[in-house]
Amino acid sequence: MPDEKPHPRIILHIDMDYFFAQCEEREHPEIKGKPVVICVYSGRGGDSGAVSTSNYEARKLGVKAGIPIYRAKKLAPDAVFLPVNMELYRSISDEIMEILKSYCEKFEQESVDEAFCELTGKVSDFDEARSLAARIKDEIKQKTGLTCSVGVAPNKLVAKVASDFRKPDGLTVVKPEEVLQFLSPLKITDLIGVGKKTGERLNELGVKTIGDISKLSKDDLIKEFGQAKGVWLKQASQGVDDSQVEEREGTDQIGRIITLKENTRELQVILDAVDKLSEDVYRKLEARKLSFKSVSFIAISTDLKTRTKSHTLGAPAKDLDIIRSTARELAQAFLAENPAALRRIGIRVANLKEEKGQKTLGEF
DNA sequence: TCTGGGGTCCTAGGACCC
DNA sequence: TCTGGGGTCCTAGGACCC
Repeated sequence: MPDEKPHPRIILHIDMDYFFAQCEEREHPEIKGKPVVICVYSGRGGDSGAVSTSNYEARKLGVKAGIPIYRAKKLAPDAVFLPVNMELYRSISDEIMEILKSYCEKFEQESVDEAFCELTGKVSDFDEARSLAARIKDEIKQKTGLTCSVGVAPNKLVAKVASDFRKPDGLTVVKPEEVLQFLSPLKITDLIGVGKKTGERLNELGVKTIGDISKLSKDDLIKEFGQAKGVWLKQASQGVDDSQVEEREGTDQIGRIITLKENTRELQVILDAVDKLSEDVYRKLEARKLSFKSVSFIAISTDLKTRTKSHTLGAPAKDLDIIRSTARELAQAFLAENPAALRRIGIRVANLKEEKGQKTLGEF
């Protein structure tokens, strides 16, 4: 037998701390130390809209992602309120991801402020991985001025839970032999993939912690949650996850959604909005040189229920005209079938492909 | 003037083809 | 004469995430 047995996978997950708010602090040093609240204004006037994220000073006052802006103002009247500035966050994100890529064997960006790194071939054990993680954090801090929280573990699932474990500016390493004791006392919603609904159903079964899930039999979990989710829950609760770190290639869908000035089901108002949304979606597609094959109209009624209506074309298309006319037809058909007034509407295209006939430089 | 906007992944039923 | 079953695509909806 070979005496060198391969060591387990070593995966790093990085999560930027209160990212949007931290970016704003970097751009406007004078606001540092004050509560900072990043807002998505709905356009209905005044403080209509929701909080996207906030820094820790604001969180201490109870201002968290998702709450209405007017409530945030009541909780933190002296806070700095800023609208989301996505371009800024994207450009800072790019700087960070470049640094990260240089360190890892495989790289997977998960969102504007999160990523996975495979370190398996770069380090020989978890102690070395810890030093490397610390170095990565330092370099990001040096070059971009921002702090992040990092988790290192034998798989993506546990690495992600670990990066969330100590924040901000945290570094949590979970070795293979520590996985079970690390997970078992945590609450079930700390498990990525267990949200409100699944959490409530698990609570009804008397389950409070991740350890409690692992005590249920696989068969019972399948009975309650179906085959796929049941099996996943059992494995996840034991820290088992075989999913690979994979470079993502392109996106699956591109959409844009807005809140209407007022609730309505008036055809002309909705068609005007559809036209505008179609143009926005078209611009995003064009920028990425993508074609699409299906178009969806998304409607959110005043009770906040989401409904969709989709159409798939016979062949991929790339023209604004096709997005607009398909979306218009879907919107009209939707209104004919649904009596509710609408609060928000959106357009989405999917089945995206690189546009043909557009050679990239690499192909010459 | 309660409750934003961008995504991913999964499921289920029906159409259609072989 | 009776009527199977597998595969794939499409539509709609739901859960979840940042």
